[in-house]
Amino acid sequence: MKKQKSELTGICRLQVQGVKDTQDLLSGKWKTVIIAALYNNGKFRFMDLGRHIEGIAPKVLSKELKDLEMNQLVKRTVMDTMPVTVEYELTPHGKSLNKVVEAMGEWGIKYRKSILKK
Amino acid sequence: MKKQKSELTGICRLQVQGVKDTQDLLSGKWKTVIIAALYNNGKFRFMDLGRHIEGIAPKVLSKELKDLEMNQLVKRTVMDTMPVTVEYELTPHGKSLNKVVEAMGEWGIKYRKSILKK
DNA sequence: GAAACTACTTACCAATAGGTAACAGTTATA
DNA sequence: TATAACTGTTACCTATTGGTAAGTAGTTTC
Repeated sequence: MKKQKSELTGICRLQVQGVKDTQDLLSGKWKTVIIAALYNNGKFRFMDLGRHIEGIAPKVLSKELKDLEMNQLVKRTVMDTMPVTVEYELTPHGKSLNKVVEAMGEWGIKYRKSILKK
Repeated sequence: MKKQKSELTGICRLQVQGVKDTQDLLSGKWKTVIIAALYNNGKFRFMDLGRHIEGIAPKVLSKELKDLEMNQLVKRTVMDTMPVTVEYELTPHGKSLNKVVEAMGEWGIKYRKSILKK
């Protein structure tokens, strides 16, 4: 599409850009769900997280966690236990997504209720 | 992954499920951005929306708008003008995503600032 | 010594998302 | 008359996403 004048104010553009940035970081089917699970639980080991999020394959979980770690939203800690366990938790940066998680969670719950009514 | 006991409370599960539901409805690269643009602007004609959202192709915009319309988040109105123009706007249901849009926008703005500092 | 649990990885495959470019049908404008 | 603007559609292609199934490697339990 050709560029042309836009009547939007700078503040609006900023918010739209913000949404886009957030969206890009949380791309894919699972990242927000993983973050929500960690947000609720604090910590999770790999397998527990995988069991908690129904339908996710280890390969996918592993890849998503790596992405989130790369963007410093999730911290990975290898525990000094036998056998080795690994803990995943949100970084402060990841925790700062609380409003996003809460808003999405709340909206989804209401949405589901409104569907069931019909 | 095999199912096993989960120690999470029902409320947590509910929130995670809510996030998942919302995520599924807003899947893809563009839906949240489109909603944010409509949320800020109120109404948009097809081309204006396409021009406002940098990088989106008409085909993709068309498809995303249809998806959103199908889920009753966006309303499409053909105007009685010559040549025909079409207006897109959020439905009340779409507007109820305000907290999600605001949280994502705000977080993205902060995120961008924190990147620039480094 | 075999099975099971930990945390993944690897190979393979299919569906989808998303992009480009061109075109269609209508109407107004120069 | 031809050009441009409106709202899309169509054909085509590629990269990514996400899924299955199996395997790897270390440790512990039966």
